Amino acid sequence: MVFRMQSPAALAAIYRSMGRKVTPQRQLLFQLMHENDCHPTAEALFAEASAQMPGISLRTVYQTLNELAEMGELQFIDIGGGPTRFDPNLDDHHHVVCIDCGQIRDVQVSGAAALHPSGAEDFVINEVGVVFQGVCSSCEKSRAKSGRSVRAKSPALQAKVSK
Amino acid sequence: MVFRMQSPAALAAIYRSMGRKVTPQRQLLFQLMHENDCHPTAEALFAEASAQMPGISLRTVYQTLNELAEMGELQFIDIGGGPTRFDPNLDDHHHVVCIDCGQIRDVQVSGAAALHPSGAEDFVINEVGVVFQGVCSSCEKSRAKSGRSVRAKSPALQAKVSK
DNA sequence: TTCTTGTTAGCACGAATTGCAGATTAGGAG
DNA sequence: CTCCTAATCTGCAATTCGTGCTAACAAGAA
Repeated sequence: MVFRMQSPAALAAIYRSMGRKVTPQRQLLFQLMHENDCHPTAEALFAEASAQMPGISLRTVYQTLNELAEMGELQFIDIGGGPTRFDPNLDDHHHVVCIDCGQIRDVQVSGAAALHPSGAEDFVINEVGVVFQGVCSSCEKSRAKSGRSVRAKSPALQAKVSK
Repeated sequence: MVFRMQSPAALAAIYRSMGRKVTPQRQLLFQLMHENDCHPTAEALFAEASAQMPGISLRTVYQTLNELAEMGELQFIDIGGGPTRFDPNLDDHHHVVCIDCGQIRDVQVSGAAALHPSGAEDFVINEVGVVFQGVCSSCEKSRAKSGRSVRAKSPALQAKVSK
């Protein structure tokens, strides 16, 4: 029972109720995002949108994504310095990233909510995010073939992968 | 105790042993990083370095940081899209971020290593990072004064969860 | 239909970081 | 100590990701 993004129609209603207009551009983006189950970048969504509505502006895509995030209808995920990705999964969840191909996968993490930081007693904690880094099965295969081993902590690699 | 970054002398030795040269620029940066116990950006470190060595290039700072990260002598932390910060704390630790002032604090999280993702059984997990978001005490005060409250999770999620 | 606003497109701009190339220098060989 | 060569430094251009601005445009109420 995953909470996915609202339907395009629901989003349209929400927009109207907030005094925002429901333009063709927004409708298309609502549609594309609703169908989407990975974690696209603004550019990727723009490419999809352009295919169906040539002339739509990248600016409009960014703007709509920001609005939706502000309204809590989608989440942003920032991992490793690459472009921001958006997440239509509104469920309380976490992420696994492949340090080879950059793929991001949603995961459930039992016990995450119970985690407690020691050393920040003066903070009012509001939210916790867990990110696992690893290698996906298909990248694991190519690694085995080329004899590479999984390198432990390597931020540099991580940075490169995300580009 | 906390495993801090290697001493400047140790880093110099490591550099030499890898066929890298120990230049005055690098020595200064080793020194500054070793002394540092917060999470500076490249720019911040550049500013410090410039004070002691006018004319040092920002490019050199970036280059040295990347080298050290590649060698595992420091970590990068990427939180929320701002400039990359580097972390001279090599211990196994996690972070708390103040969503108001952006302050980052190192914290220990007992049980973090035991976390397991469900939904990524085909990944070989290599590392786990936990990031808490919250409000630090001094920001909390200003919030109280201005009547703002800590924003809970996104409105949409809130609505759904409460059903 | 008309009017009022919110929106869009498009480009300039900005921050962060990297690519490039010529000038410079660390560090080993002689 | 001097010389030599590869590694390094600096400065600037280029790139990537995203936002500010504004004139033209269109959604939705009256």
